[in-house]
Amino acid sequence: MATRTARGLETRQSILVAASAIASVEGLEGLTLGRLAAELSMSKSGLFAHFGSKEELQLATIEHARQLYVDQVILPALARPRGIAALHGLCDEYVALMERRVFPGGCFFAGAMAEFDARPGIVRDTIASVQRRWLDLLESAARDAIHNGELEGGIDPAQLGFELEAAMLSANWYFHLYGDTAFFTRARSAVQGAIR
Amino acid sequence: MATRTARGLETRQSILVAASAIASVEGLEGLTLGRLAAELSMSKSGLFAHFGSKEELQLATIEHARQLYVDQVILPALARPRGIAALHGLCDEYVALMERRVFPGGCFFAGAMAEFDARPGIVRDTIASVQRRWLDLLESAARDAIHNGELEGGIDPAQLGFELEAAMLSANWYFHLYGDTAFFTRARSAVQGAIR
DNA sequence: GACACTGTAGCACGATCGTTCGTGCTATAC
DNA sequence: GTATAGCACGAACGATCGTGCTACAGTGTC
Repeated sequence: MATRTARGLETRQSILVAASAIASVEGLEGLTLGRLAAELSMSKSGLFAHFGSKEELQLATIEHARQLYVDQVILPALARPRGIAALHGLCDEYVALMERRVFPGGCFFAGAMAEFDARPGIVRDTIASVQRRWLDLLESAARDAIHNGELEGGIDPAQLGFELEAAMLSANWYFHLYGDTAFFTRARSAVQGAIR
Repeated sequence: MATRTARGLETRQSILVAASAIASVEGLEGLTLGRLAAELSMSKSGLFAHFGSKEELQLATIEHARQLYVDQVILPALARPRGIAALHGLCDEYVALMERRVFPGGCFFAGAMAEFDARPGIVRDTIASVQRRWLDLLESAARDAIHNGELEGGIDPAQLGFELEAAMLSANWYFHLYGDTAFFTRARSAVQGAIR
């Protein structure tokens, strides 16, 4: 491509902020260039030029969202001591992010995974890779905790990671379906019950 | 509109079978009249006449899917003795339905809930009602089990229902995302671990 | 054999989709 | 002061969306 100007990068960034917000509600496919352009009061073609195709826009939006999770969930969690503290941190920070309603339509990757899990393509592969790393992160934190003797040795770290992720994911869906924050409490209880 | 003759009902039924299959992959919004008509080798307008609007088609598709779950999951499960047997039955039959790949894109209601959880409207309200009844069913089976003394009295049946649902829902996503049936085993392990 | 009714098809509509193209504006480089 | 490159715009493309309207074939009733 071409070397970018500060202004161009700024515009691109503001597009991605709006895009990830819209996509969390309408989905990555329901995210439309026209709707996005209207939201930002800019022309469809001017917006389009930043990405070259809708698929590229989707991929850029995914990367933007991933970075947000790294900054707001993973880094704070991994600042805690390795082991059960970090494991708790990952869950706490994730639920806290949902509670902060950073994405108006709920967890960006929960929505993306649900939308693309049965549809082949680069977008789906990208989402799969991000989710893979997230599950691996939970699993390795669980493994550290076992290694530290903070969890029973008989526990399967992958199974534990799956169950933690399951509780958090479902809290995301049901919170938005019913507008009931009690589901965050349910998720926290499930996490507490599983990590003991 | 109002279908009367046997032939009309038959056509309508075959439309709904195809519609629920497509919707499980592409979503209820991604389900398109043109695509559906092509799949069934009939005209868009002829198909359209059965429902009158896309929203009515979506609602009819939801009702069709709900009936399928009643027949293939709920009724078999509730044929077992009330209490822990029925509770296990609900989970087993549900996972078995997913394993049978009845819906090519995964659990119909998981997809529908994920798609509409943040979008107001009649479709979302209908899905919310179906999911509400499903959660209530799990909860009341858990309550029966506690009443029978098959589960510890200290257990919160609503919390248990949530955790069971969470494990099964997540198995659905991850199975389709990675094509890995091990996630069904994870779900079964989680259910076994939670009901004890 | 005429009739009413239901089910399906054909055709056209306005809107919106992603995408392309040509054209200016603006800020930096020479 | 002029050349250049990045950025954004408006207009238009063909395709497809959901939705009407009209015509006609099939079936059952008198």
